[in-house]
Amino acid sequence: MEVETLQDAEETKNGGNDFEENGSLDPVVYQLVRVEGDGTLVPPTEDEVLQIEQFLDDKVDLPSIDDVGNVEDFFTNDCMLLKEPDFEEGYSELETNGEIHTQQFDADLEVDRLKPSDDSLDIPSKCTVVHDHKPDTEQGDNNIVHQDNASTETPKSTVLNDSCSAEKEKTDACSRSVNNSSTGPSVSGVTSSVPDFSILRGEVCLDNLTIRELQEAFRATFGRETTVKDKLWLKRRITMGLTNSCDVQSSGCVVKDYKIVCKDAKYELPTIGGIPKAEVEATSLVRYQVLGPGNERDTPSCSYYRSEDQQRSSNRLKGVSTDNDESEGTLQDEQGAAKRLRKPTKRYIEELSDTETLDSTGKLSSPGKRVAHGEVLLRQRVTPLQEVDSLSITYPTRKDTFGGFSVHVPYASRMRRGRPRRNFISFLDDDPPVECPEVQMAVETMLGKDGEHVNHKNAEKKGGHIETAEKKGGHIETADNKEIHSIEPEDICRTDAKTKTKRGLKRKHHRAWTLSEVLKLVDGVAQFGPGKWSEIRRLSFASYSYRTSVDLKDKWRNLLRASQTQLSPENDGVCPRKSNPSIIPIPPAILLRVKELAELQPQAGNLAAAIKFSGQSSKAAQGRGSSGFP
DNA sequence: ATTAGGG
DNA sequence: CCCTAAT
Repeated sequence: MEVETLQDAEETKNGGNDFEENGSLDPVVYQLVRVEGDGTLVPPTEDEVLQIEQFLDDKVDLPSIDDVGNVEDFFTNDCMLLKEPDFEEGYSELETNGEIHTQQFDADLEVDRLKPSDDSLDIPSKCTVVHDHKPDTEQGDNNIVHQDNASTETPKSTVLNDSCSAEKEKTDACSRSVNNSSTGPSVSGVTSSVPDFSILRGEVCLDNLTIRELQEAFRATFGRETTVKDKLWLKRRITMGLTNSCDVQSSGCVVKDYKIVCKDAKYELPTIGGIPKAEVEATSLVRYQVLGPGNERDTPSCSYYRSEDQQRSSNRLKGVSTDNDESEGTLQDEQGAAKRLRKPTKRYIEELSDTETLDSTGKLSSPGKRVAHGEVLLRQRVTPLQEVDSLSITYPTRKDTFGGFSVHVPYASRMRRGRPRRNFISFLDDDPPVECPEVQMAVETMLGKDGEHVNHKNAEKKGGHIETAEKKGGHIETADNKEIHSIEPEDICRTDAKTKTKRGLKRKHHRAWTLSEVLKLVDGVAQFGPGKWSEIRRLSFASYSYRTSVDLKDKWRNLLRASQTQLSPENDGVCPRKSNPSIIPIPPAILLRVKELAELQPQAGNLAAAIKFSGQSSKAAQGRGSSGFP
């Protein structure tokens, strides 16, 4: 599969910084397409969209323009270009060992990339991000010419040698657009060539390689560039990559058939806060294209590698010291892979497919959303929650999303990785002024944390607000979908069908049940009986406009389950689920009540009577102070 | 419009 | 949470 992300148009005039500050600018727009064997572009499959989407969600940091290249880089790259012969030697030497196709660098590859075909690249998958203006023939030509010039125009080449600070790969040079003064330091610098995997074949004694070769090997191993000049680090890193092991000596390593045959020796690598010094500056170069046999984890590989870089770079920029450099990369890799490999739920797919149809109108993602910069992303709603009731259980929690489920987790830092509601596309397209998201957020923060004790009035008021806002939004959306876009029939049908309902397919915002809500529910059940959910909702949940009777019913069901599971077998108090410290179990006291009520119900058809005459439950219900009544 | 249940 | 059949 080959997925390419084409950049529609780069409208960035000045650096990427201002679109960082005001996300509405959308300086870079990506479109997902699939590159067929014959080089034609076709819309992506849902799966592909999904993958990319997921990636974008996870690694929101799109490269800012200034991340990519600067004048210095170009000089550097030119230098490297000139060093080619030097490198070529070792390269071909290794080549003989390997059975991978010879791959040419520079212009040839550039052409390959631009004109994808079932050619020499014996590579399972490749992902590229290309700028629309990139394929301009003149640029390609320029590149080639440029290269030629370089190789003939030798003057400086002889001077610049391995000792030269420029340790970048010549491929960089060629792929840079020459006339980039006009286009600005565009992201087109991301063009890349195929790593030379042959370097990794057979027995590789990293010790014998030059820095350059090491870098190449690095690229072949990890699919990304590095400018690190630290041989030791490179070797180690490569070995780690090849052997999938963190336990690698920093030198004396021989990798044979992807296994380490380490001799010995050990030094400390020059690092900055656990990070290889050299690598600190190495991350500015963003490479999108990653292809790779060596890359076991499939498809999203490209993104994932790139993101690794970015993540790390951003970490560094923020001065976040990474605890363990060695394993960091690998670990992150695995984690990233794990996350990304996770199979999407049916519903998620559906939602996405919906998005996809909208995407065909132009944009897949809005950088405004995707490009979440630290501050934005890290901002989390921390809501110290005070639960004061007869149970006197206090849990400082904050609302969070965990694996798709919102839960209250103990006060602890964790990034919120919510994905933008897919509606935001329509919002963007048609009705920017709609302030639903904000309103919702606001309300969420107010209500999400149990507005109960805090401010009933406010909560109520806000709640009302929400509803109107939502309805309004929904209206607008459906209308727009119908009238403005001429979307696929299916879509129209859907919206048509759902038109009556507010906002077509939008999923209700997940709201974790708070303790107090649970209590209210329990009380409500105690008083009105299970099944009287509309009643309970009306009376006990007047201030929680977002809890429908169905919600109550569902929650009750869950509570019942919990009470049975979590209570009866006496599970040592340990949550049946993996003792996830961030999930606060429902206090046994509540579960007990639930259980009582549950046992109580089936017998007594008339609940009110049951309550009245059941000493325990009445006591419990009253003890709680009839919290549910406004 | 509500409920009950399955997903 | 969502969806739907059954009330």
